[in-house]
Amino acid sequence: MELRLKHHINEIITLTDDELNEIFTFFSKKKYKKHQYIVQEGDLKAYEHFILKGIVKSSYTDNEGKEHIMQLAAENWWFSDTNAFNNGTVTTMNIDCLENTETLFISYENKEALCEKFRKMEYFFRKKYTTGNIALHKRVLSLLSNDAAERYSQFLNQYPLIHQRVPKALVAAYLGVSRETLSRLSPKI
Amino acid sequence: MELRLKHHINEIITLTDDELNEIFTFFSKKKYKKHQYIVQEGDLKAYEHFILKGIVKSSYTDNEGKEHIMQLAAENWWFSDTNAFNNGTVTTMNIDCLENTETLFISYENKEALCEKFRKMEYFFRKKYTTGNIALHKRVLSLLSNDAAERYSQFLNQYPLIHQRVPKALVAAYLGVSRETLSRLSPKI
DNA sequence: CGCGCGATTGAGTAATTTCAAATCTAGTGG
DNA sequence: CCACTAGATTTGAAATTACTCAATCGCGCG
Repeated sequence: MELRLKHHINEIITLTDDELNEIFTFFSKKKYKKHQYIVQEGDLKAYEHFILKGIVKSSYTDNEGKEHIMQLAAENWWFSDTNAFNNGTVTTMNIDCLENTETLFISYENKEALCEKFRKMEYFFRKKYTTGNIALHKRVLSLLSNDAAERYSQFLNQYPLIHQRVPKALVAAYLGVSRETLSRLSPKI
Repeated sequence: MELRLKHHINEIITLTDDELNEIFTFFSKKKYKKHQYIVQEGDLKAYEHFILKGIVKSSYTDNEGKEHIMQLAAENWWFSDTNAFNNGTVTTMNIDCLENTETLFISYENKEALCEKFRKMEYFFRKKYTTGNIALHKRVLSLLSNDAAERYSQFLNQYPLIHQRVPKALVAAYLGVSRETLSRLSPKI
């Protein structure tokens, strides 16, 4: 049994080990090497992933070739190309590993079947999306309200561990700032 | 029975009229005048609202007194101070009416009770938060990837009706641009 | 008619970007 | 163990974008 996911789920709902064992059958597990793509733009099928180990970046490359980072996610985080996953469309994001990574992943069909069968899991995912919403709200407000220095400072407070494990150029892209600007900011913080 | 909410719910799940009638008992209805606050920073209790009629702006005022707009919402949209509503904390947003407005609103406790009693409603709200997430993802990416002109152009495509009903200064704040910049942009689009 | 709000325009300023070059660092093969 | 290289970070200077502040314009409503 995957203890990491078990504990993660147990933070929100309580399940018996039997239930958990059955729930795990809806997921698959896979290992990825550093630099390997988990999702690549144009993939026909998207999955939702839970990170057991490692760290990934989820990014979008605009038509000028500039990379913008939606998420930098490590252990216990969920990630997916949300739009493709939920609408069954082709992926538009790239998600690749910044370290060797291992995830549990689930298809849309399996997730729906899981929610159907285990009511508590429907509750669990509703709550997960709720907290995700709140986090995205904060990010939008931060992009609207704060200048580069403030955003960087908030990032350091909020995700100190991510900051340690990730090249600063990626943090810059996450914050919507050029790497040079971020570099000039560092001494002041 | 509130047809507008009925139709809104029916887009995602199917319910009998009896079920719908009971569901409506979890909500309350209220009318607000133009310029009236629905949520004001510091409110001790937050509710989730469904707009029957009218248009509201949900905004955050930073410590320099600048107003940043999280949402401009009209009929059939949900709004709340998401963080306060879901975490039971004091509100930090201001939400007020740009026109005379009427909403159905629900407390956190009632929403949870509603989801508990009607499994389909739990599904409904999970889906609602899913689409909300996707929309927020797009907004973050737009703030990261696009300059002021592109964001404005996207806004016009996406929310033409909102644009008609709302002062441009508010659209500017929604896009994270000064009103003057937006004004200088207009002729080019 | 005049008030007041919203929108526009102009000019100077601040923040951030871009491009280019220099510096630093960690990992690799000899 | 050291030299070497690729990647990451920093620094500099010019260019750009958007902002602020201030003044003006336009229009609907009492």
